[in-house]
Amino acid sequence: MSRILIAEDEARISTFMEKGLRAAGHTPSVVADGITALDYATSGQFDLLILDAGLPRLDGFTVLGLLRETKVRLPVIMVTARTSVHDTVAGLDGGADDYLAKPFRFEELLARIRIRLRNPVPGTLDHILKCGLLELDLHSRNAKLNGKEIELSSREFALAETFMRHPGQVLSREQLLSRVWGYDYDGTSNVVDVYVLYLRKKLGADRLATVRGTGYRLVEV
Amino acid sequence: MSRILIAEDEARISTFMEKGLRAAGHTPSVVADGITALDYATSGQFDLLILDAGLPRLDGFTVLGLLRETKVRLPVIMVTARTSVHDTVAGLDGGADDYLAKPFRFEELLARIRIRLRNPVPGTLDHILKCGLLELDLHSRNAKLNGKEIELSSREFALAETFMRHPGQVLSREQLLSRVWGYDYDGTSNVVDVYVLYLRKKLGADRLATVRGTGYRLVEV
DNA sequence: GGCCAACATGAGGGGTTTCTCATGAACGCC
DNA sequence: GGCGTTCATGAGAAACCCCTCATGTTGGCC
Repeated sequence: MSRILIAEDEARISTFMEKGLRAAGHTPSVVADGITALDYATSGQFDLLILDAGLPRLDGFTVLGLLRETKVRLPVIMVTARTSVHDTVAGLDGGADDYLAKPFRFEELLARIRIRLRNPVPGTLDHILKCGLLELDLHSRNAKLNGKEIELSSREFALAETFMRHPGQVLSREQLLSRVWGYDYDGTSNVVDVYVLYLRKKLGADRLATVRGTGYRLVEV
Repeated sequence: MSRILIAEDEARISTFMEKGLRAAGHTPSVVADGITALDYATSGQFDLLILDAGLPRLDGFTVLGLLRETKVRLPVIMVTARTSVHDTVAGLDGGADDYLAKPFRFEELLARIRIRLRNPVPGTLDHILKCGLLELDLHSRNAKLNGKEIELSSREFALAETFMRHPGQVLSREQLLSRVWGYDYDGTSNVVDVYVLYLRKKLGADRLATVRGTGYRLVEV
């Protein structure tokens, strides 16, 4: 059914899980330390990760943090022997999709796996673009500069979005005209210049650098 | 932050939750039986439901089942005093997004709420809303009717989005004013009527049904 | 049918957005 | 420094958006 990575160092538990998951129709693999876990998890070979908090070499929370940093959106179920509230909260806020305290009933693990697989990959951050202090929310269509909301018209937003999708890269007027305005060719208009001006007024002049003779470039400030 | 419905019959617990959630910046409401819970949950007024399993009049599992039958995709966190595996599994497979056994730490509830609100509507391509032949892309901000693109102004889009998030459900003028316009109270304006008219012109008149004396409703056509 | 309340809709004002044009400022090359 | 090219920017026209108001239409109740 699904390829599941088990990161667990206690052989007694990992063997138990492996057998159980296989019996439930999944395809489990076991790793016993954090570094290997991270390596396997980023391989793209798995649909879900069951992650023990107390792994050797690299603990579960760190693995989770690194995983989320690399934007790998694999569903993760944290498992821990510690029952402290702190750990639970840390695990969940660290990007885990679910949490289970040892000892747990196998049926419950299976049920939680079913949910995580049922709700595909939560698209958490894929609709937010960031560059330096600037932040664009593609859903709500508003921009934030240093945490403060900025009003952008829809054209301004589209232009900003194009820049944000290629931070640091020089974009020519033709490229921008084509992407933001859909013009296939129009050598005469200076709309781009004007809208760059508008954005500079709203986002700060130094955020968009002019590259003379070539175009404009978003600077990370 | 978020409007949260607490369905819990033990006053001691519901009061505790209510205060805690309010302190955490949410806007909680409490109901004490299953029938009221179902009623409130389908009103479209809430972002998340905390559902006790042992409610009077209609137990939590039944409420959950009925809720999912009506395609209301509200995130649900089941809470139960019973610790039997059977209940957990039933809750999760019944469509709950998460599960918490009493007694629980409040911090953990908060963390689980954060996740459920963070991963918006599970199970969908979370940026595309569909209802019948109508389709809304929240990223590109355009609408499609029977595959053909339709131009919507931003206000029209916001209104359409609100309807699409509660298909089939009657939304009052007050609800729409509050969600789309952010007006907290204004009995005089008829903007809603006007914008419903605009949408009808663009999306087809029969797509938005009038419910006399109550409001409007999106019809699946 | 007659009446009232609720809803539908056309007209239009005020504001914003979008774009063009004209002119001023800056840059780089000689 | 001088000069042409490139970029910046203010002014303003046209289109559009958003909302209000006034009036027409419909539905339900007696």
